[in-house]
Amino acid sequence: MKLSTRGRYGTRVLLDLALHRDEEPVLLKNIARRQQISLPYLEHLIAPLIAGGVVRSTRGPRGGVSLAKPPEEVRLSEIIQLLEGSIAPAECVNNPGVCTRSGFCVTRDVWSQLKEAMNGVLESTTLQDLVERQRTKERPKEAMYYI
Amino acid sequence: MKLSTRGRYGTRVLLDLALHRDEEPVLLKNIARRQQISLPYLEHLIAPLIAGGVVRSTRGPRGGVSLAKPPEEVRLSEIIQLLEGSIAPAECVNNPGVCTRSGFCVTRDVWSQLKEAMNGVLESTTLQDLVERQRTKERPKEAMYYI
DNA sequence: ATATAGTATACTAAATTGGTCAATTTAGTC
DNA sequence: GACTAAATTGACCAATTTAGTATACTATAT
Repeated sequence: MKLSTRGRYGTRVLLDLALHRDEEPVLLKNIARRQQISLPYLEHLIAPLIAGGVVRSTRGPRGGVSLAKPPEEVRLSEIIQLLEGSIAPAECVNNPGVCTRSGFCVTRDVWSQLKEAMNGVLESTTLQDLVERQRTKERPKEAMYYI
Repeated sequence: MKLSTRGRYGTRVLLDLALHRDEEPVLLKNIARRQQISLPYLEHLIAPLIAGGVVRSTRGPRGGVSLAKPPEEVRLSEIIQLLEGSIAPAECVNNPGVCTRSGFCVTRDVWSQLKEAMNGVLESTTLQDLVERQRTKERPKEAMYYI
């Protein structure tokens, strides 16, 4: 039940973008450096995000990539769907036809519940939520004084 | 985010065992036939379940495998743990040391939430729950008359 | 004894993952 | 209009994991 690097790196890439909206368009090179992802691999990760309408790109000198919509409107479910495909733990959850047992299989119901449980988390979290959590973490000392 | 066949088949194998407690010990051959899993592969799946104390085996003529405890005491979380290892979507969730970012990474927090969401489902479901759901599904017509 | 049934180990083919590299296209600048 | 910066695309590749198969071995009831 692991996410691949695509989903994990991709989410970090979009968070990086959301944190650097002031310097848009952002160079892939800079994202690669900050997120410790190789530039050629990052180029692969960004493609489906552009195709999916989450990221906009500008070519040529002074080009780079930008968020295509405000961070409050980008849900993690959308990112994971674009980079990993469906989150369903088994193929039969989305596509009952792949298994003759689907009609009466109770384990399939469990895999379906797992999908819904994960979906609840990913639907309810946006890039803006991550940005706010990140900013809170970056000021650990001040935050302490308020307690 | 897919489960492998190990977790999926293994859960079905244990449900099959729970449904056939009256004929224990159950022949691996019969489980393989009913669950449409090849016998040699089933032998691979059963080993960690025996080692983990969920299944007991009896060798020799009239041997077979049995549930080592009552179905109400076998949680799906235990089965998945034995067959797939940790359900955490990223290694860093269980083992922060694998990534230098763990201390301040908010995406790691999300993967952690995902793990907890899945764990909630798997901890709260036992083999006995599956047995009951299965028996309900097998009597679809009678069930309808009660509505 | 011997047949039955699980156990252990070794091997393999195919798919997935996690990349690299080179060529191409686009667009701003001099 | 030439030059250059930057993203885009597609081909390729090595390592790992998955999903098995095959074979030899061990334990036990009769």
